[in-house]
Amino acid sequence: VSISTASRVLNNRETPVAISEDTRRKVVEVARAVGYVPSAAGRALRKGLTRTIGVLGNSPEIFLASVRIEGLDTEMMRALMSEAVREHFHVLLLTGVSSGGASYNTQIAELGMVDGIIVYNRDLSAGDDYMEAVRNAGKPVVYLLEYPEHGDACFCAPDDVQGGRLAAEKLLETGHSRIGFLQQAGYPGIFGRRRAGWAQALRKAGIVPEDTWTLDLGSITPDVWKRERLTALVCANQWQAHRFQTRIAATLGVSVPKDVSVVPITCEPASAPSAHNLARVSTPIGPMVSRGMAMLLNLMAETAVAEPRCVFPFSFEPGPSIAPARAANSGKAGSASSEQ
Amino acid sequence: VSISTASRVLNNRETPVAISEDTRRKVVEVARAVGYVPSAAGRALRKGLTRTIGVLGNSPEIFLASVRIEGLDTEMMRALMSEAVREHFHVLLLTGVSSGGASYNTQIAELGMVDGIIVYNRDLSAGDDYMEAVRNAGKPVVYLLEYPEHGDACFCAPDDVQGGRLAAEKLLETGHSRIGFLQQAGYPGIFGRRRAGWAQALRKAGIVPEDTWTLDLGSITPDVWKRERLTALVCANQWQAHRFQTRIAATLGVSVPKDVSVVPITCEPASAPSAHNLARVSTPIGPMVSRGMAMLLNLMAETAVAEPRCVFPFSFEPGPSIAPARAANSGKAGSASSEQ
DNA sequence: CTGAAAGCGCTTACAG
DNA sequence: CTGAAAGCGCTTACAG
Repeated sequence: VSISTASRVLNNRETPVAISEDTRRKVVEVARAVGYVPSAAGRALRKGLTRTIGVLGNSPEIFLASVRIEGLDTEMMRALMSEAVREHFHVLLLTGVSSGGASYNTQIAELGMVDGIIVYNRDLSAGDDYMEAVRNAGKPVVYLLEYPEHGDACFCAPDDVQGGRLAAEKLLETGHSRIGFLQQAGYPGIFGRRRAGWAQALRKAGIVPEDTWTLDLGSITPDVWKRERLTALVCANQWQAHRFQTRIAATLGVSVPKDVSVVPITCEPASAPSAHNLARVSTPIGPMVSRGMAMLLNLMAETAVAEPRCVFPFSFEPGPSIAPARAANSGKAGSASSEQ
Repeated sequence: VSISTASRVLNNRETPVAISEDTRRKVVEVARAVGYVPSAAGRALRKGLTRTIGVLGNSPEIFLASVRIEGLDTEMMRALMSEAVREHFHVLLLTGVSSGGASYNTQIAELGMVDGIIVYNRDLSAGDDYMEAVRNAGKPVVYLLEYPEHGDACFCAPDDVQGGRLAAEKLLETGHSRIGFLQQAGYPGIFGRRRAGWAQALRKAGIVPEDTWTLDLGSITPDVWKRERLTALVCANQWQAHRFQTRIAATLGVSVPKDVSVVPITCEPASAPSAHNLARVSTPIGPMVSRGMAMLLNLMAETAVAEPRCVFPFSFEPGPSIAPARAANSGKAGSASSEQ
């Protein structure tokens, strides 16, 4: 019943030297009886490792910013936790709060609790001293959904530009030409890249993507709508498509897909409630998370990461939110009616 | 530039003795320059506290079981994180994995990392050695959504029975009498209590809640539906109501609310996509989480908890998924047509 | 097979 | 105002 023996038993991997079955059983019994829980602090201090990874989202209320993406975040957590459990890692939610100066040291204390960090869907374009601290902490980092500036960082992200292009192309194929882009404040990186893809596709088809064709979810008025005479919308994410279809269309006096076709670019699962009745341009979040976790594990093990910069393509899922453009509204009535 | 001085500066709360501004500035500068991150392990070991709370959900893929409740989980995390950030606490996701025996010690190691535990939506009826370990760990615990067996435990939960009653009463008031209960495998506690409330209300109205009126989301067939001639459904949660309305109704050849009224009992926010077009019996998760966190903070500070067993009532939100029962289907045609 | 000892990085009374 | 020292609970070479 000595202290070193107890430790050896409770960590029960094969020790260099054997331990008598008798002692082992006794120790385990007592440990359970007294409800012994090993001190993570002691262990971590000794080993220099916590077996914990941190998840840093886009806001203190982790991955819960103003733009609603519940399905996405849930799916990402599902994937992350299943990887973590499999690898016997703990997961700490990083608050990502940083007000600099006075309490800086306490703000970043959470970084001292983890062996590696997943940065998820965080806007990397803005100046951000918390991200600065993350980079300076000298711990392995993998980015998900966003593209880090500095060249040697590992990341997994969807090909947003290709996604935007694909969404617009599908609408063009269906005979639409006045195709808008619906977005929302927040996520300038992701939404910006998807918008760039939309603009590329339109230009390639000889159509000028007017600035006034980019609409904001919060400020579409019937006036604006009437003026632009759009017959289709590429949506920067699924929430916007869902809101448009279920609420905004009615306030504009139009219906989907009869008067306007709608297609979001999204990483949410098709089973999410907000995916209901939508055609989609999608790539699932799960594989990105799995790949990212594999990268992080490699980095933590100081193994080489085979392909440190992974880009996942989007693909098209047909659905009832797209219909051929009607002759009256379409600039290319001929090709429109030949479709369908 | 000595080690104790550095520590004093970086923890920058007022020390019993003062520190020269010069030294202070120098230390802070160097710390930032070298990207110093304090070792959480060292600090925790010394202080015996981690300033971390653990969240234990219903499955390893934390709060992400087979029954889809994304909106709820997201809302709960939003509330929890905002409390945690305000109180400068870290949040660790507990995996809640326990296969007993061999690796028991490593399984519950995560409990050694936290000062207190929130148990969220976990089925407490089954034998569960992980929960056993949680109780034996001697750390403060607060339960959310479920009712712990042992009398001295703190919890915040909705009044499920009252919610079930309220949902059924509203349908009765609208002239329905053949009112079913739609549920799903999983969460026997919550769904069972809500179902008990539904049954109470029906009995009080002189209607026998037939066992065959309890339907499972996964196995409603047109045959079953036709046989029971239900005109309304109380749903054990919002996902079931959403699925029924958006998918299952069509396969049964009925429409909501013309042929069947639907009302879920839920803690999800009304803005969740799955709430679209539903009347609801609801109570928001946010206040329960805030109250629960306050309890946990009290327990950790060894302050008395004023009201350790909080029950939150449901209330009714009208919506387009309820319509008066039609004379043909209703057993109480008279009262039905006198409504509305 | 088992135990005594060192040391991980911190904080904080205590001594200068 | 600043520094030297003890000790939090572990793990692991090392000695019996």
